[in-house]
Amino acid sequence: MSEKPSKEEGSKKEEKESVPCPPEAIVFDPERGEYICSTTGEVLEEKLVNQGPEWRAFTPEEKEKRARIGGPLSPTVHDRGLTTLIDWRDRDASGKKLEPKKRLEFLRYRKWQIRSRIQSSIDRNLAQAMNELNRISNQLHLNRAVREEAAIIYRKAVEKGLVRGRSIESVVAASVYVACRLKKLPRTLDEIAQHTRANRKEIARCYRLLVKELQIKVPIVDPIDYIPRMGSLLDLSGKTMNIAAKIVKVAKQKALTAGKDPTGLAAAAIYIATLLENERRTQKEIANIAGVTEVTVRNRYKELVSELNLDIPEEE
DNA sequence: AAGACGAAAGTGGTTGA
DNA sequence: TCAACAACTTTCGTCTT
Repeated sequence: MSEKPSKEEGSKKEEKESVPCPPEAIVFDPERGEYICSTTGEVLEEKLVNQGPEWRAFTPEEKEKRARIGGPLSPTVHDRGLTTLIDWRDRDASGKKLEPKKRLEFLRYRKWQIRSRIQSSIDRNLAQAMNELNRISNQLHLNRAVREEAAIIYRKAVEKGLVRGRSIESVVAASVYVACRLKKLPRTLDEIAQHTRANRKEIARCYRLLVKELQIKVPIVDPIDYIPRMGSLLDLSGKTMNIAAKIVKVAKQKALTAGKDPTGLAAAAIYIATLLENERRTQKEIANIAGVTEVTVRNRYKELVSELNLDIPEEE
């Protein structure tokens, strides 16, 4: 029955997969960790980890010089990835037994290492927190830049003693939230709360605390920042996303955005864009992705259409 | 049968005294 | 600390495709 797929269908599929973005148009945005089509603005692939070397090397000698010894420094490991281990075996590098005097010396070193690494309560806290951070980041598919930002924020919080009396989890979650917003890859509080034992309220409280105590200036969320992510989750074309972004921009100029939930606004703009581009998605689909209800999408949609004098084409 | 629309009552968070 | 308030949600009935 389904033995003969029509030719149209076959070519349509190809169109959808290869035509919208020629390979030479793909650019990598290292700050966001996303591959983006430079003609349509479509996000092709996010959640990438930067695998390149830390330094650029132009000549072979330089490359040699700049080769890394040990792992890369990373704030997402509690001791920043700097580990020097003193072996428990009483032998030197060539495997010979150490003289008794040396042995005692190394015994002392080991003791100090344990003291300095583990016994410090800050380090113990960080070790646990970085575990948690890595877990959350993986589940949210956050790129490395965001992770490291979150790690830095958390570290500062610990050093200021802000974690005392609060759960590590909630402070980590709040750090992640802040980092996402700073890096313009916003995730909603709900999204983050979903992967944590702490509830949204707790995280929100910690978030406010972090902002206040660490004097972080968090830019207000721009609905536009949500569009690429929501758009790719809805499998929209880059063109449609661009239109949605334009709608948001105009709406901002007309001061329609104040006090409105940015996710709802982004959702409505996307909904309108799908109508204009005949790439229809239901209100429900969009509302689900955006984490708001259909009603909110509808309300924003109605406002935008009337205030911006948009013509929604009738169904043909 | 599913989607779109709108009214009405309920909820959680912010603000200002 | 409390009440007022705006925005958003829930729920439900009706109309359209």
